[in-house]
Parts: sequence; structure tokens; C-alpha cells
Amino acid sequence: MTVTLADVAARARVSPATVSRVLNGNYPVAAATRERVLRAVDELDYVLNGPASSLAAATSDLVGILVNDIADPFFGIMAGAAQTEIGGQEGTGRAGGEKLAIVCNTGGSPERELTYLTLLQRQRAAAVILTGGALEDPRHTAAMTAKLARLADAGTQVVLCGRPPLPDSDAIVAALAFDNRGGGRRLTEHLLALGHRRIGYVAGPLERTTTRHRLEGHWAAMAAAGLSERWPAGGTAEGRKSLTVHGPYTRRSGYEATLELLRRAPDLTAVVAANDTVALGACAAVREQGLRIPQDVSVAGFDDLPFAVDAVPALTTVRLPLYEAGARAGRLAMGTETPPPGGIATIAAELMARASTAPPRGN
Amino acid sequence: MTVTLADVAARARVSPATVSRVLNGNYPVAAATRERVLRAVDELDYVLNGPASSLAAATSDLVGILVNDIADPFFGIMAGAAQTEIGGQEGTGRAGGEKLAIVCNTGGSPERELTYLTLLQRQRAAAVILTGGALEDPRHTAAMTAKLARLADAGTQVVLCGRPPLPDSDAIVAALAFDNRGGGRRLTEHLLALGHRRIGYVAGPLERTTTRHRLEGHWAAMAAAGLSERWPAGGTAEGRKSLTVHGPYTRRSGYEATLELLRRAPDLTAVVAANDTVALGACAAVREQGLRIPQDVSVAGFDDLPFAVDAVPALTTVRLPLYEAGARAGRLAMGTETPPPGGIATIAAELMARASTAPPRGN
DNA sequence: CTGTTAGCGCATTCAT
DNA sequence: ATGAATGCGCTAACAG
Repeated sequence: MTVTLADVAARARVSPATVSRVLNGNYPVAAATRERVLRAVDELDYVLNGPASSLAAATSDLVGILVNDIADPFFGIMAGAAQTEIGGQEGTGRAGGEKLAIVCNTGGSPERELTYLTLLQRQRAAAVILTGGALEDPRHTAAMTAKLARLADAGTQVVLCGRPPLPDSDAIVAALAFDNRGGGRRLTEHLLALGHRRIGYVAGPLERTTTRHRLEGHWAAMAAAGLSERWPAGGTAEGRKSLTVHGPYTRRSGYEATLELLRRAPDLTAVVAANDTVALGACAAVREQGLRIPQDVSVAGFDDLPFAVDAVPALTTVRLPLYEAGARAGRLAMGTETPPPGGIATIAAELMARASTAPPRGN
Repeated sequence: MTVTLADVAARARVSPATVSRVLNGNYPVAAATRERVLRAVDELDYVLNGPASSLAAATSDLVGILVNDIADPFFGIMAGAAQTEIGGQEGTGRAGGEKLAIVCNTGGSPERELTYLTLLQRQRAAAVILTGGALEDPRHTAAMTAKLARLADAGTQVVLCGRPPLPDSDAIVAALAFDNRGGGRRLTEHLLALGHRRIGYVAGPLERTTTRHRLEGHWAAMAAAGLSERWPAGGTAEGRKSLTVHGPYTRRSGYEATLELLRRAPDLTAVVAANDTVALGACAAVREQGLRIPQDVSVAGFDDLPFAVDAVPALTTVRLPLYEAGARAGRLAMGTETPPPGGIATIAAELMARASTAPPRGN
């Protein structure tokens, strides 16, 4: 039937313990013995039993990477970078001591986020990386804090990537947070400097850290320019006139929200989108209204995903070093990089001024 | 320390066996007893030990999804859809009998593909889904066939999604293959019908099924129109004049290859790209040469990724039902959908004629 | 450097 | 419907 470690030991004429030591490579074994064992492994085509190994060692080689939307390159880039750092040693072919970096797609659902963490806890994961913005619901935050504490207790390394640290939680190895607030502020300052005053904002989903931080940056810039804006009171008459509209991080949301903004304020000269994907939808809506970009309406995104530079006109946006952040998170999870002081690092967001923004007409 | 099944049993005043039966739900247990056990589970905040469970049961709840490039929405969409079918029941909160769908990023490397399969084999994965095109190297194909046979022997369900079946391998539950050849043919027929004769082709990486099938479709259409093309003889003088250039599935490759094609054949009136991402780069190159799309040069892509419709002009491409295919692969892996006859299904590819293609000048 | 021993935590017979 | 007993395959002390 299935080949076990004992079979390998018998064939190599050593004890099971020796085989285990050779395979795990974390204990001195004579070169000749090692050769013999490895030969037996190859001859028998032996594959280690992961569950048995994890059970005995009370830890596994699984590293979970949680993402909100795997179809979104924003997450794909971070996850791919992390995975490269974790499992990318281009193994010996025999799959020695590699970690298995696995990506779990929560779809933005808080329940699934917790479910995946439980599943990872059940597997005794070596580390967990949480990417992207978090939901700001107090109940969910409490549940997450508790769950992460439990994971940390069991020896799982927890790293946040592109997500702010949880309040009063010391379960975390490190948090790499993007400077969404600063990026949002600089983007709006750029528009203000160009002369824009009526600026529409297509924000991300409500109660998300990313949404809130980018919006706060926007408002800070507006306020500094003497243009006050307020949180839109949904449903109220005031809310229906607000220049801020919320929606998911989709092209469609950008399209519809922009049509709505243009209806509310035909004198709009600029639209800021929650991210680049949303910005694409915004561009489509602006064009469909017979308006030109940037002559009639400027449009800006966020993230600087690869396609942003290929938009026509090239999209003004805020660059987030997604690959670098993901790679760093991967190294932190592996323990091959020392955590930043205090466990928290803020990653700069750089304004990329391109052709989709220009002075408003008559300026 | 860590809570075990025995602790739960003690608290619920039943035997460990009963707790196990309640948790796995595949055995009759009195309702009252079940309640008592579940209460104890909650009170102790018990989490099943996955490795121990997998060891005893000789199978795990892991389902692996292998992708070539996680940062590419082509894979993200399929993987997300599959994952939704597999782990998306929006659990009870207690994480009952869910499967853990995990995405593994091979980066297109054959070694990593095999390594991940070994890692999954080691974990005694319940199923494995391989997405996207395969490498056509005989050595690698043989290794893959052997590895998949080994996995199937151990009870792992193997499903291919967007990948043609392996020759003489019966290890596979089902293969869902895209009609890349037909799609490629229809796309080129569309250009020929518009009047194009000098058509450049920016193909994908060499020795990939996807690349070859799309190219064969292209050539079939060209040949039917009396325009013969041949496999470019790399390095030879002839190869350097070919209207087919190979490169990776990146924006940059599309950009550089198109510049090269334009240099080789300034009279080119159309460029077909390996996929939409490559097409974006092609568009940038065409524009940089001072040429207009589609008036001077038509450009077409493949896949119909979400951003294709937002390109300016909207990109003519071939639509692949990525989400549907991924979801179906997920169901096949779970055994909740019956495999197609013969285990093989070909998924249609539909031409999406949009604004980036038009008759050549003077037509 | 290598062998011996004793569990890791659970699923599953077999009883009852 | 429930309990008792056995072993899954491996790692980690502990000897030597």
C-alpha cells in the first residue's frame, strides 16, 4: 500500500528516527547515511505524511494568506509576492522543508474571514498573513482580535499587510499599513493645486479601514483649502446631494456612482475614485456623458495597478508598493526579516500625476 | 494548554468517540447528547486538530487550486469561482465540515508546479484543480502524468480547468478545456473579413498549450484565406522577419513585441495579442508610433478580462467564461457535479467584436 | 552520530 | 445510541 517512513528505514537499514532527521535536515546525520536514506526515498517514491508529521511536531508547514478578492490584482500582487518569499526556493525537486503558502479568498465576507482563520488554526498553520483593509464593525473586530490571540497562542505568526494594526492586540508579529490617508490627501491636493473646487468622490464600501482612511485624507485636503465636506448622511436629503458616494471596489460601481455624481453636480470638474478599477468605470461614465478627460472632467484612481498607465488618458493615481509590501510580509511571516520597531510600519503612498488630471476649463 | 477532544468529552460527560461522531456528523447521535457536546465545544472554544484528524482518517479537507500567475485576473477569476463552490457555504461559524480551498501560485514554473503537487500529496489533499495552460515539454508532461496518477491513487480528485487533458492519463476526474483554437480562428477570420491581410501576432510563451492552440487557430484562418504563415524559425533570417513574435503574458511583452513587428513590417494593419494584457501593451506601442487605433492599426486581445471593455477604444477580444469554468471545476472537485462524458468538456470561446478593430485604411 | 521509546489527537472498529 | 480499545505515521526526548 502506501509507503511509510518505516519502509524507507528498513530499505536504508537505519532507524525511522534517522530517516526523519534526514528528511527534516535539522539534525546532524553522516553524509553516507544520508545518501543511503535519500536513495531509498527515491527508490520507494516516498512522500512524507504531512498530517502525521504535523501531529507529532505540533506544527505544520502551512502559511495562510487571506485576501478579500483574489480576482483583484491588488491582492494578487501582494499574495504572489508573499508566496514567492515563502515557498519560492525552487525546491530540490524532492520537496524538502518547504512551507506551503496558500491563498484563501474571503470575498470580503467577515464570516468567511473568521472561518478561514479557524480552518487555518485547525491545521496548526505556521503563519497567517492578512492582506488589505479590514471591516470596522466592533463585533467583528472583537472576534478577530480574539481569534488572532488564539492563533498566536498556538504558535502561529500573524502578519498584517496593507491593514492597520488592531487596537489592543499584541498577538501580531508585525503590521504593514499603507499610508492611505496621506496618499488620499496628496491626491486631492494635486487636484486643488490644478484649480479644481468641485470634486466628486466615489468611495469604497462603508466600514472599511481603507475606505475611511482614503476619505479622511481627501477631506483633510478639502478642509485645508476651505472646502468643507461631511460624511454623507445616507437617505437624508443632504446625503442625496453629497459629493461622496459609496460602493464596492468594482468597475461597475465606479460607472454608476459617477453617473449619479454628475447628476447631482453637473458642475463637477473632477472625480476621485476609490481605486483604479473604480476609476476605469468612472472614466466610462464621464465619456458616456459626452465629456472629455481631462479637459472637461479630471479622473483619478488609487493603487497604481499595472493597467493604470495604459488607460487612455494615462490615469493619475497613488502608487502603493504592493509587491514590496507582500514580499516583506512573507519574510516577516517566515521570520527572515526583523519586525519594524513597535511592530508597525507605515508604507508610503506616492502620487503619480499623469494625463487624466488637468486644470479645469477656464482656469 | 490546548483543548483536545478528550477535554470536550469530559465536560460533556460522554466518550471521546461520541464527540467525534457529533463533530463529523456522519453517525446517529441522540439530539440531547449532541446539544450537550456542542455546548461543551463552544464553552471550551475547542478547535479540531486537523493533522490528527487527517492522520486517523487518512484524508484531509484540503483542496488545492494551482494557478500560473495569481496576479493575473485570468487565474484570479477562475480560482475565486472554484473557491466559492468549495468553501463558500458561509459556514455555521463553528467551521464544521468545510473544505479548505487553497490557491497555490506556481509562477509558471514547472518545478514549482511539481513541488506544489508533492506538498498537496503530502497533505493528503482531497482534490486538486489545475488551471490554465500547461507546459508542453515531454519530460515535464511525463512527470506530471506520473504525479497525478500517484495523487489519484491516494484518493485525490484531479480536475483540469482551462487545460487540455493529458495524453494517456486516466487519473483525472474531468478536464475542462477552452476552445482556444476555435477562438483564435474566429478572431483572425474577423480581421480577414474586415479586409486585413498583413496581420502581426504577439504570441504567448513557447511550449505552452494555450499559446500553441491560439496560434494554430490563427494560422488555420490565415491558411484558409490563402495567406500562409509558418512557425517562426528563431534566430534565422526568416525567423527575424516572421510576423509572429513570442513573449510572456505581460503588458511589457506586448509593447516590445509590437514595436518589433512594426519595425519588421511597417505595412502591418492589425496586431493580434496573446491575451488582453498583452494587447494593452500593443496598444501603447501602436500609439507611441503615432498610429491611431483602429484607423491605422487594429488591435485584438484574448480572454475578455473585465478591463477589456474599458480600454479606449474598447478592445476586440475573445470571451472565455472564466468564472463559470472555475465554478464548474470546483463542483467537479467536490463531486457535486457529474463529469462530462469521457471526462472531457470543451468550453466555447466567443468573439467579442468591439471598437479596436476596423477595416484597414483604403478598404 | 544513531537507535529506542513513547506519545501527538483523533477516527474507527468492536462491543454493549 | 454510546463506550472502550486500537493504531494512523511521525517526531522528540532520551540513551548510548
